[in-house]
Amino acid sequence: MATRSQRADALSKERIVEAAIEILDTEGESALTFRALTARLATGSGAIYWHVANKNELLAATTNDVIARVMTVGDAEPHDAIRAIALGMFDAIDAHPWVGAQLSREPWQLAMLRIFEAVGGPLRRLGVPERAQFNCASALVNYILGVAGQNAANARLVTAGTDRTAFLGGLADQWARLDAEEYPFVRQIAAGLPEHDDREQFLAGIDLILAGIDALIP
Amino acid sequence: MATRSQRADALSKERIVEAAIEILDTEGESALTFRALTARLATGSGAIYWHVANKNELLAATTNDVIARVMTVGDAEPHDAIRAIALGMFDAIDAHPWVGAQLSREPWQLAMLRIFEAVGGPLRRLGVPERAQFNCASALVNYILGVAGQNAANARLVTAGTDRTAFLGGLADQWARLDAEEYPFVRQIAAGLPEHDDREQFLAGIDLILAGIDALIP
DNA sequence: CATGGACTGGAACGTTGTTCCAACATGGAC
DNA sequence: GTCCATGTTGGAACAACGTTCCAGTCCATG
Repeated sequence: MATRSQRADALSKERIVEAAIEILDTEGESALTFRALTARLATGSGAIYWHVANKNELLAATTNDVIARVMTVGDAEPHDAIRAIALGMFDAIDAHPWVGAQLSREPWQLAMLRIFEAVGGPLRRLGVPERAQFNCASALVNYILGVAGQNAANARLVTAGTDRTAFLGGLADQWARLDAEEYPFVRQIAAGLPEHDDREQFLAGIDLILAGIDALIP
Repeated sequence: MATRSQRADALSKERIVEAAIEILDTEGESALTFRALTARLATGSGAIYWHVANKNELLAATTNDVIARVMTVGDAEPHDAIRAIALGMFDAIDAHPWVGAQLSREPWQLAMLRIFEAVGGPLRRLGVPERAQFNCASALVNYILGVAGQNAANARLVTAGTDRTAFLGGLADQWARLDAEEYPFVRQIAAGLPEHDDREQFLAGIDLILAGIDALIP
């Protein structure tokens, strides 16, 4: 009943996904084309399409691959467990910015369910009422995905231009020159932009939501 | 010194943006091509490129146009003001799902600054310490953008397939069939999926963050 | 050794964003 | 009234992309 053994040098979905991740990581989202893949794998597009339905499926597979490596649920105290998951996601997306873009493109894939599941356990252990668990998990996941998307977009802009601090400095200048009547808040924020830490700010948001969740516990 | 008067029938960036929004709303993101635009405006691509640098700028302009219409800051009580802004964003993205996708693609455009500004005012009035204002605004904006992105992606899936309830029902079935050991939380959630209200859940998330923010106020 | 299904490589197709340019319109200078 | 410089237009052309198609190659099995 087992499939007959394959060729020794056979291409496989795993090898294709692996090559795709390498291209995405080293050259960015726009560099992942079937032509680049055929070149790297020294094959033709037909061979790739034999293992993978289309580019969407390929991207979903790469995303799932990266997320699965990160989503390990520990048995830490619930708050810390959620922080660990969130930071794991943040770091994964920091290392592979294209994941952020992909997660907001095709939802309800395995990758997103993994995140939901990882967050759901600690929420239960925290004593959140069952009716509210879906809302709380959804808030956390949507916040994480929002940051993920922004980070992905930022990475696109920064690699395209110069280095990060110069980029932030330019942005701050630009904000500071906005109309004082119309954008007072943005101008105030601009001052602190260059030395602001994305990761720290991300965690502050998680803690904000966690504080809100705590208020729900009877 | 003023530019000499233009032709009476002149194309303009406004007319192009308007036509683009019409195409996006009625036929979806994938239908917005320069060829579709030239057909609708009865012109050539060169004429469009005279007014618009490229497709990215066109999309940024359409997004800014839609957001600007929504971002009116009232003088309501701060919590309600933030809820109003958030719901305005939600409804705008519900009506124009492509906006959600665009916001997570090209950040730091005018559209995002408008949202930051709209949220910043109420945060100040709420008495949030200045050091924490950036973090709070960022949490709210990122959450909103996360939901926006997911809604955009969902809209893509639902219009492609059947109606919404059937889609959610199918999704719930799929979730309920997941491995019981690996996905207990997702399976539990699946039961409530068909009758769940996106808008209500979105607002619940906003309230969660607002509750967390309240805890910061001295 | 022959067979047939698993698998491969590459040519080809249709569509996209973008560029380029010859032509047209218009209002001020003469 | 004529003419020209500038602003604007329409469409042909290009390169790159995702995808399809198919003739051919490989190899466990009969």
